This record gives sequence, C-alpha cells and structure tokens, in this order.
Amino acid sequence: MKSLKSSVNKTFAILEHFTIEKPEWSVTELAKTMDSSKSTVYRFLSDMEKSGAMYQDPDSGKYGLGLKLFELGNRVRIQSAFVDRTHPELVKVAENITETVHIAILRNKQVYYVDKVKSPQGLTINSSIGSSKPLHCSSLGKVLLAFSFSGYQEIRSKNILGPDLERFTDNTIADHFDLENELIKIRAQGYAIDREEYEIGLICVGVPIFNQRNEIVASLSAAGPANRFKINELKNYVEILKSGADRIRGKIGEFKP
Amino acid sequence: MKSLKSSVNKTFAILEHFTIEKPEWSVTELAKTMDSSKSTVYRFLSDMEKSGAMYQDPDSGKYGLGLKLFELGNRVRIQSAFVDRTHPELVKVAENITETVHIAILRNKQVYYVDKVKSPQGLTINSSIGSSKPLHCSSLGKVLLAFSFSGYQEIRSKNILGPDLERFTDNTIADHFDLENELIKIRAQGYAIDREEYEIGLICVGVPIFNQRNEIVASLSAAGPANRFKINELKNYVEILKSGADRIRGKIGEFKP
DNA sequence: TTATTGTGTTTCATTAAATGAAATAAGGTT
DNA sequence: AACCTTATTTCATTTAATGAAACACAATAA
Repeated sequence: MKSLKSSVNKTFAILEHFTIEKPEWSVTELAKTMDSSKSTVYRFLSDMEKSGAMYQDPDSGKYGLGLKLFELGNRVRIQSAFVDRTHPELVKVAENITETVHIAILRNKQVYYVDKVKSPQGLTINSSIGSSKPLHCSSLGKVLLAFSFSGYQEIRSKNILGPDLERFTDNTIADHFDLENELIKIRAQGYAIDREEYEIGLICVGVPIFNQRNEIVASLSAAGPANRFKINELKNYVEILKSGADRIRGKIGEFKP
Repeated sequence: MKSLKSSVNKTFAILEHFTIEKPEWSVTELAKTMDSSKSTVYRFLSDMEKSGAMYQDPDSGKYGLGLKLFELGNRVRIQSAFVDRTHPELVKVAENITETVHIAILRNKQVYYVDKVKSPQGLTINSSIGSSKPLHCSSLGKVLLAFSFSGYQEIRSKNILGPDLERFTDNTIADHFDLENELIKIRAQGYAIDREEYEIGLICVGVPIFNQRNEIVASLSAAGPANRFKINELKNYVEILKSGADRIRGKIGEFKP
C-alpha cells in the first residue's frame, strides 16, 4: 500500500472496498486486491475492529463494516456536508449562466432549497435556503417528481401531491393528467422548464443531479426573467446545468440522503 | 497522540470527537482536547478531508464529518454488525439462565427476532431468527411497546397495533385498556412477563436494551416452560437479563437503527 | 488417521510515515 | 499599521508501518 502514503488514506481505501455488492472480504483477498501484504491488511482490519468500524464474522473469518460507521454516518450533518461538496460547482454554474441558480432536494413532499447562488445581473428571486415550495410548479420540483418515481401512479399512491394542484398563475399546471404528461416529457428530454408557473415574469430551467449509482439526489436550476430567457439560449443553459450536475455527481460519490 | 499507537486508532479517536452535540471542531481546539500538536491533528483532518470523510467549513475554518461517512454508514449491514456485537453477551446470558434467550427489535410494527441462543436444557421455542411476531403478547414485544413510545396515545396514533388485539390463548391481553395499564406497569418495573399469552406452557421475561443515549434499541428475553419458571426465581432472571443488557449497551455505543 | 492446503495471525529487521516545535501564511481586530 | 490567533508548512527526530517468513488453525483430500 505504499502508493497511498498516509495511513488515513489507506484506512479509507480499505473501507471503500466494502460495498453493497461486496460487503465481506477476507484478509487474503483484500490483500491481493490492494496489492499489499496480508500482515499489513490484517493489522488495519484488526485495528478498525478494535475501533468498532469493522467486525469479523466468527464463522467465515471475513470482515464487514461495523456499527461505529453507522453511528458516525448518523452524525454527519448532511446538508452542510452536501453543500460543502456542491457549492463550488454551483458558483461555477452561476458564473457561466449569470443568473441565480439553486440546488434543491425532495423533502416532506416539497421542494426544499439547500443552496442558492445569486448572480449580480440576476433577477431577485423569491426563494431562500431552508425554505420549501410546492413540487408541481417549479423546474426544480418537476425534475424531482419526474426522476424520483417510476411513474405518476407511484406519485399518486404515495400521496406525494395533494388531490388538487394549487394554481399560482394562469400558467400553473393544475390538472393531474397534464402534469403526468409533462413529467413524461421531462423524463425523456432530461430537463424541466417553469414557464411562469409559480410566479409571473419568472422562468426557470432545471436538471437532475444523480449520484454515482444513477439515483437522483437533488435538482439544479437557473432562474431568470421571462424577457431575458430566450428559447434559443435555452439549450445552452441546459448544457451548462448538465455539466455542473455531472461535476457534482463526481464529487458526491454514492451519496444518497 | 502517542498513547494511541496505530494511526487507525488515532483516526477513529479523532472521528469520535465529532458528535451531535459538537459537530464542528477547529484544528487548535481538537489538538488541545487530544493533547496533541496542531500539525499532527491538522494532517489527520486534511487527509480525512481528501478521503471525503471530513470537510472544512470555508467560512469558519472548522471541520465536520463528511458525506463519505454517511455513505459508509449506509453500507453497514446493521443486523450482522449488531449481532456480532451482541451475540457473545447473549451466549453469556443463556449460560447463566440456562433457558433459551432472544434479542428482538421493533420492525414493521412487529417483534423481529434478530438473535437466539438455545439452552441445552431449554424448552424448544417456536421462534426463528428473521421471523416476526405480534407485539402485544410477548415479553419482547411488550418491552418494545413500553419503552419506544411516550404513551399509549402515540401507539394508537401511529397505528402500531391494529384496532383489535388478536387473542392467542386465554391469557392474551386482548383489551387496549388492559394493555395500556400493562405497559405502564412494565415501564415502571423495567421488565415484562409473558404469562402464556402467546403460547400455552411458555413463560418469558424480557428487558429493554438501551444504547448510550438511553434510547431503546432492542429487547432481550428468556423463555421457559411454565412449570419451571418460578416466581421466586423471576427476580434473579431479571437481574441476569438486565446485566446482559447493560453489557450490550456498553458494546453498541450510540448505535440506533 | 495422516498429510496437504489455505487462511488468519504473529514476528522482526528494515523502511517509511508520524511527530511536534518552530516557522510561515493568512485573516480578523484594534 | 500593528497585533493577535489560527491554519498550514517545514524538518530533524521518533515511532509506526511494512512485508517476507514463520506459526497457528481449520478444512479437505488421500
């Protein structure tokens, strides 16, 4: 393991091998896979066992991740940690698009804003970090709906939306049949547009943020005034947002809240 | 940090300082708390940050647990890891009581058996690891009900029990009012008794297993034939079970599924 | 029953990382 | 501008990590 330098790196390199797909490793096979000696790997595993981060199955002799990691995992302040990882990329997207951009997650059947970067030239957007909005009438929310569920049936059966879709503007999609078709379209094209559906004068474009397991984790959007968002520039915005989402995906690994 | 020997131990000793109560630490205060130099602590934190296990708040400069730990925490096979920690103590309890003993958790509004140790002299108990039973008519279940909720109102409002309590024997508590009083009593005395409530001829005694945050995590019980469980020995069994639960608590730390 | 094989565990001489005092860099406050 | 505090880096010294080899143990084959 000499290529890994510090023991901290080696520790996490070992932990990284324990996955959902392969949750158990023997000393010998781990040593071979890591191109290290059995005694070195044995000592790392044994020390992690003492710390509770690993346990050894008494029957098979194989090692698995221990309760201490579950405990530590529960102490992670997910939003802060997530924002720390994603904020630099959000800043870059804002610089490229020069509009206000957001990242949101699905929480309590609503759009929950976790981060926001204003553009100096951007419109003052009525949103704040920590606040929630309805799902059906924003690009962030429609993206989350389209990619988080296998179909509208699941959305209805889980009561994600209410029986009635509240109308905020004349453009709000207030009919379930229309929304279902809209989500099918969003899923196909890979992005959503909010055409003044929540607030007159405001247009937003949103894309999904996936993790390394292709699970949707959040959504990313840019918002601007209706008179500045031109259809011919839309494709450009979508590309910038998708690039940002891709970079975020590289930074969050298999994270899924 | 010389008293800690291996770097794996030091790594987890550092991680252990990041708690729900104090989720953020600066390099300087952590070094002081651990009686180590700032440069040593700085390098550990910095290396963990590279591995994703830590992040540094760009504003305050303080460190917090990173998404990688959340990810690893999600990969822990909780039941295996939990059983690994608790099984040796269950074996000891079985040796002391010479009856079949179980550990169970509350899952899907039922008693879920996660471990079992038969006593050679013990009765053959109709239970198997991985199976579930109703909550209201076993000592394991009644303990879980008594300590997992703040009162019967919460149990009813969360629909933990059905509207009707199924009767299995003449001794089954099938009336909600009676069960509520029973749970109040169990909570006061710290243990539960199943007096042939689920199976004629079978008596069980159960106690709660708490974690280090005084949260109930599971229940622990001994089961035996009605003609062998004598009331005068009951207190002795309760003491043995409680001692076992205490040792388990020491082994699971703040674990809470 | 004995021999063989393979894995977990320990040993120890050698190698490489960890250590911490001191210095430097950076940012906030006066 | 000066001062203070913390983060970050340096480097001589100290200590842990390394891995080949040996040993312990258990399962399997002969």
